[in-house]
Amino acid sequence: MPESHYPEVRSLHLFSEMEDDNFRTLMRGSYVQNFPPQIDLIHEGESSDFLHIVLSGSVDLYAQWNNRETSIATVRPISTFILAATIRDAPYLMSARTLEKSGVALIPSQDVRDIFDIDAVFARAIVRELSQCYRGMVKSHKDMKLRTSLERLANYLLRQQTRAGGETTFELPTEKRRLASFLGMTPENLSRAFKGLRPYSVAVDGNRVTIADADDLKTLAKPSPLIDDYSS
Amino acid sequence: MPESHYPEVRSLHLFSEMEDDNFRTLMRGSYVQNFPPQIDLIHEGESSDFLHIVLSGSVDLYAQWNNRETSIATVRPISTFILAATIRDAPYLMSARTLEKSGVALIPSQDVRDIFDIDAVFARAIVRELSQCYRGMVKSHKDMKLRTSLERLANYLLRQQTRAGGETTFELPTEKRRLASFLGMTPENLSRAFKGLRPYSVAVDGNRVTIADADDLKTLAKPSPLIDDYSS
DNA sequence: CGCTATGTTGATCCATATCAATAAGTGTGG
DNA sequence: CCACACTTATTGATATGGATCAACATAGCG
Repeated sequence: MPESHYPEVRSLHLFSEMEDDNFRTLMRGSYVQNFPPQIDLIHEGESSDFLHIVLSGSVDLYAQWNNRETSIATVRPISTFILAATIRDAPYLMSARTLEKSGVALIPSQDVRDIFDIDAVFARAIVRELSQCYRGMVKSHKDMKLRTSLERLANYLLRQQTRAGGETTFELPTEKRRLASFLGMTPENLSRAFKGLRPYSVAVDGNRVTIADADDLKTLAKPSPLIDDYSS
Repeated sequence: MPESHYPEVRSLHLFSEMEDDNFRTLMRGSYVQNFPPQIDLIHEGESSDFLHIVLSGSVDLYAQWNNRETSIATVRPISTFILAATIRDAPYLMSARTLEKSGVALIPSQDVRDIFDIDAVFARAIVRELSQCYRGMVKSHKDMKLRTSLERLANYLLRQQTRAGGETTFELPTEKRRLASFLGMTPENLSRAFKGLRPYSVAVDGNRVTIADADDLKTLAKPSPLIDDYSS
């Protein structure tokens, strides 16, 4: 990997505190690649040869079974994905594809496991990262099992609004087709769900969403820190 | 904790390789308690003061939102739960209650974090455990989003059969009410789902399930190692 | 021996999926 | 730059999986 990328990777929680020697060892064996949109980076079932880091663009994590497909998460810069598979040296459970033109760093899984074994600081950082991923997954699972699709959409919009700095109007970061899959519904149903939120002050125009009265929407959404908080 | 319990805790992957001094430090500050059935051990939202280990009996992990409740996992001896919350010093995302008379070891979370910081072997064991939990959660999520309730039940039964050593007839380990919640359906719907599996050689009598022809059931269930394998 | 919780079955309702048609973008090549 | 093809979004009509409500049976349990 060219040294020009070192600082941005180094800035990740995962790498920020580790020994410089070990960091450089990791970087030396790795490389950066640029991909066009809609490229499959990995596919579920394959063995995990590289830890991936999204440097620019965005990546969709999805899974398939019996000819059905569902989007599970979107990875945005700067973050890693498939850390768990790398650590366990186990097959990927999810596939990954670029959503747009994206830059991805690839670190050989074996190097990660090696450095993990000799750098306690790095190991601890991995634990923090993994526990975060785990908790995120638990939250998604609760969201899915405890809420109707309308409630999931309402809470999703409130989270996006927060991510956009609390602005009344903001842009959806994904195409609706994929959002529907992420929320566990069909595109048709998502269209209708948006209409179902109109009485709660939600207006949609293309990718532009306006929440005129967030408190009103919250009476329906009932957001909970134990499901909807990204941090913690 | 009485020393008589040390060996069984020590036998957990999580503790088996760590420094003996550190293990004894952890054990010294912890204690074992016996609980009757249906006792709430922890509740979501509380701060994580103890890492819990189920020594006997079984514990249900569940979550609530807006007056709804769903069962997320069952913890059986000998395993830990709420490890991620302990590590991050964050609020529990799930509640836990005993399903039957159960023995539970409680290790102060602060001790776990302290030993985690000084014992690299322990830290590595935690990573392995956490990544396992994470992958388990991903599998549950895929199960939920990609399958109908009938398919989830079919695959659940096949997994239970495997757990029971492949016997044609085996016992359901939980009451049907809770199984329904775990599988994301109502008890009424579970009853009907069992009947829906009769054409696939499944017979139910109370808690006793018979799968006369597993291959037949598999034509419906289409089990996948990327969803249904407990290990890996 | 009742009492209460659990499980089953039936009738009905509702949320969501599916199918179909159309409209609106988006990109490609002439 | 426009015409065409192709994908995405929306809307309507309908089907269906699953929830809800109600009645009843059954099984633990005090």
